[in-house]
Amino acid sequence: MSEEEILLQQLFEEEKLTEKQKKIIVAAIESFSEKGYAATSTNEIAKKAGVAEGTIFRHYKTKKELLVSIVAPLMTKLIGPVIVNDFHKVLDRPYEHAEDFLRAAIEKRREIIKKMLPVIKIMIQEIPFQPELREQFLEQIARKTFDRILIVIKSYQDKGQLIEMPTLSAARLVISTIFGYLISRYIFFPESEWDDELETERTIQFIMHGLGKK
Amino acid sequence: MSEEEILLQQLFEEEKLTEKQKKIIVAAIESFSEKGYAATSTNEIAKKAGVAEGTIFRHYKTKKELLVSIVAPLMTKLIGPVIVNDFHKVLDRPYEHAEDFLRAAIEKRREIIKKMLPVIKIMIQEIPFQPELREQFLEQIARKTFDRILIVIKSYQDKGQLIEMPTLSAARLVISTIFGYLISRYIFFPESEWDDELETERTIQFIMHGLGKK
DNA sequence: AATAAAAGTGAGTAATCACTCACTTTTATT
DNA sequence: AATAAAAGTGAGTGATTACTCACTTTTATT
Repeated sequence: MSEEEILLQQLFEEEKLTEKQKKIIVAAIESFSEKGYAATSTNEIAKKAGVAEGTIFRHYKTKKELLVSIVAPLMTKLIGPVIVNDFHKVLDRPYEHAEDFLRAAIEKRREIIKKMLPVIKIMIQEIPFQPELREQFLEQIARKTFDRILIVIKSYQDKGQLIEMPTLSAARLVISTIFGYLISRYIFFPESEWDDELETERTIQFIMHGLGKK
Repeated sequence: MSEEEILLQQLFEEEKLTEKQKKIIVAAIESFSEKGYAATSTNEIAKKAGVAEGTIFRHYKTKKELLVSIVAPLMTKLIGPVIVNDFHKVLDRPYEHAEDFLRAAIEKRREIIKKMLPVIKIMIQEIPFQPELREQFLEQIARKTFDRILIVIKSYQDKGQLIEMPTLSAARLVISTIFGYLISRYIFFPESEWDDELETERTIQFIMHGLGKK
């Protein structure tokens, strides 16, 4: 199975898509992520997909509906691990040390981003301009991620593993550090050589102990 | 002087602009940052500025030239403090403690972002799609900022104030943390209530000592 | 095999796009 | 005050835009 087919299957698991519809989605993802949503014409998508322009509008009422049909499932997919993995593993069978939680959390996100990079780029680009996507992101992703991290941090604070900084600020700092790493790694400097295991450990070390000399 | 006039003067210091040209720039900044560059029409800019559409093209050959004429001066402005302030103050009359350097660096960036927010939004949005802007950003901003931070970190490592993590990784982590804070503060959750002084101190504390209990 | 429903087509459409140009008005130069 | 240059105008341009629709082809249902 090709890379595109894997991405499609990941995103549209149970949805029934015709062959031409799949080609439209693949073409749209490629063009949207390279040129941006507004700068991509439906004509261009149709040509790249090898279908008639009318076929696009047979499946999607508008160009925006095509965009949303691609980005919305991504967000659903993104929030999955937050609810399932982090929650249960930490609270039911918790990682004993905060370090182990961080390591698992970073690895999981790295894996997702690696697979879904073009769609994630589209999401990041269009969230500021599409209220529909913006709302779904804030309510579904940002809020829930934040809430989970709050709970997890509180639990490690109670265990005495973390300092007593307000959980809200601590959460912000942890999230900034992790996503700062992943965004540097995959968006800003994907061309640089990265020793992922090493950088992950340094990121964890930084979160736990900072840069100051003991 | 109105907010817009201050921003204009900051960005276009010595450049001679006619009154109508100023109105075009103000209108363009507003529309580009709200709807995005590609989704903004020159007709719309002209109407908002209260000028004829032809007037835009009297001053700018193309719509893209208008975009670049707004974002390029911002980048020049952004790199200023990196060369002047940080370099001289740290190396000639250095801040004795890394904390003091961080505090000054964060405050300076916060001040700039506060003033230039809409233009910064346009820059962030368009860098991925405009090779001209992308190159200027990587060469002028990213690279020089990184180089300076490397030097500064090295100097504090030599003073024994920082642990011996490779400066490259340390620089990445410091930059992620600072800009993670500023992006959360001004881009993601500008509506939330922020105690800026407190959050700045917590950010510094986090960089220096992490979250782990001593 | 007959029928209906769904998928696919591509020429066509009105609206909008960035940009031009002949012309007028304002400003600077002598 | 005369002249030239610069700034401003707005109707007009061909190209492109998202989207439609009457029609054909493919697939599913009986």
